[in-house]
Amino acid sequence: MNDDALSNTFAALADPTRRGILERLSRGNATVSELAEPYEMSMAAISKHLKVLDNAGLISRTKEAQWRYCRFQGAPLKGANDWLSKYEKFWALQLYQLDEYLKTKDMEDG
Amino acid sequence: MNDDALSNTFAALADPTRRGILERLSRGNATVSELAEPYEMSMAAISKHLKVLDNAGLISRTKEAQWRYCRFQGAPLKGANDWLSKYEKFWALQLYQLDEYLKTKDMEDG
DNA sequence: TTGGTATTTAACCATATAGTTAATAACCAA
DNA sequence: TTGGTTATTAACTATATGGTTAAATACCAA
Repeated sequence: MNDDALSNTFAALADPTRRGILERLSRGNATVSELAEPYEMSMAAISKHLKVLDNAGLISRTKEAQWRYCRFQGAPLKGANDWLSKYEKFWALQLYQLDEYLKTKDMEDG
Repeated sequence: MNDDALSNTFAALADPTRRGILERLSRGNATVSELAEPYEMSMAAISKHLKVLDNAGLISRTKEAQWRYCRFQGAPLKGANDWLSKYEKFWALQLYQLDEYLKTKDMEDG
């Protein structure tokens, strides 16, 4: 497994269920049952997804009687965002891209 | 496999070798051998990584005699960046986070 | 046509991921 | 203490991932 933090973050985000869980948590803390409700999968499967998110540092969990409240922890997203930012020019501006494309093509061709 | 575009993008980024390859390509097009040079793994392994990047739309490849030139294609990163942007407030400002934390804590506690 | 260089594909292996059901744990309430 | 609710863990299955070596493909050059 790649256990560097950035790989961990991206891997955790590479699943629509986990992104959905984070989206839900961005609107407020929730128990595991509440998080599981929109999905047609077992609690056990959701529990595993939460473990992945927890290991990536994207959520924290607190115990309260028989409930586990999950909270969004956004810090690791900063690393992901910083990485993407380095390549902003490659996606941010269509015109810039076209310009760069023509320049590199020029260099290659002649 | 999750074959929605965003999952594909994040999964492709969840590997340090592939991020390294993109970093290299951000500085200019390169052949497979050139991309493989910094790594202590077989060409075959690099070839597989390139296939993953290609499937995610993050690179394109053109044939020129016996060489395959790879080019950075940043478009899919826009989707990843847009997704992260929605949660910017969760990582962008430490003070904002603390503020939000105290507010939600307030609501829970009383 | 023979051989060298560049790259991909095939076959294989070990491990990880994403799900299942069943068992277990932790807690509340009657 | 018995039972219900909440959640995790165990054991299992199927498939994906990331690597290997060896074979195949594609092209150039002598």
